[in-house]
Amino acid sequence: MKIATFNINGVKARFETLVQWLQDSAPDVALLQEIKSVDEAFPRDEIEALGYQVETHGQKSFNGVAILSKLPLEDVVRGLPGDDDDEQARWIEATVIGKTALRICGLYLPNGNPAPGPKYLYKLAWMERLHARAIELLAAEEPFLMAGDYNVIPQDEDAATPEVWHSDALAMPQTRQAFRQLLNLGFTEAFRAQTQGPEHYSFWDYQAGAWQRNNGIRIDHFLLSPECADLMTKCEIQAEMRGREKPSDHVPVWLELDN
DNA sequence: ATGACAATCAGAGATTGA
Repeated sequence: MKIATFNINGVKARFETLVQWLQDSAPDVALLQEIKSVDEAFPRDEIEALGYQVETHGQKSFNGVAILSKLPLEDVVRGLPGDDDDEQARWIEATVIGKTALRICGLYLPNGNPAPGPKYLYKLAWMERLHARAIELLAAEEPFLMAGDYNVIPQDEDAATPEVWHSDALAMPQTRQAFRQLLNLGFTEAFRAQTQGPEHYSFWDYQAGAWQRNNGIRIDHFLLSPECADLMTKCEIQAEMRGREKPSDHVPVWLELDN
């Protein structure tokens, strides 16, 4: 099974790119972030016509996540549990019904800048809720994964210019600590389980020729439960997408499971 | 020190992103 996570930076602006990518790369499951669309405005019919079940959790203008799947999806949960007052659409869960059931969570973790400040506090609080939800899901001791735009640069090697990010919400010590605390529950960070070393990025800013200079950061991740990690055969970043026409500033990250 | 770039909503320019 081929699963991809992709922050598309607006489904309206990225529609042609998205359709082309689905046709070319044919993920079995695609987790999308920043659809920037309400559910009613998502191009559901067009995506369904490509053979996908479509489950969205959208909002107006910002954020918004979706799961597209060629296999049936069940038990969809919209919104990260733990705060009924949180109106930002950043979390969606579903169970993919294949040979064996796989619980999949798509997430768009808050950016948190400027830090310190209320937006950073929201990021840290969101990560605490993510930690709590992860404990609940791990308790099932079944294959499950959480993937998406974490807005976390885990280590200095995950940025082309690490010193620039040390006081940024994506890489501050508290951010990295919260991410480690998540990993320490028993997750495998799929990409680093397969590939070491610098110059592996999933985001390049639109500004200042960041792509041409390969001035990127790696912030889109797959976290796998132990039972899911056992099934992993491959994890790769589809960097070439950043060089296409009308690219998102993020590129897809792929996970292949032997399931 | 600032802006560079893109998307959204709205219908100009502010806001958000990372």
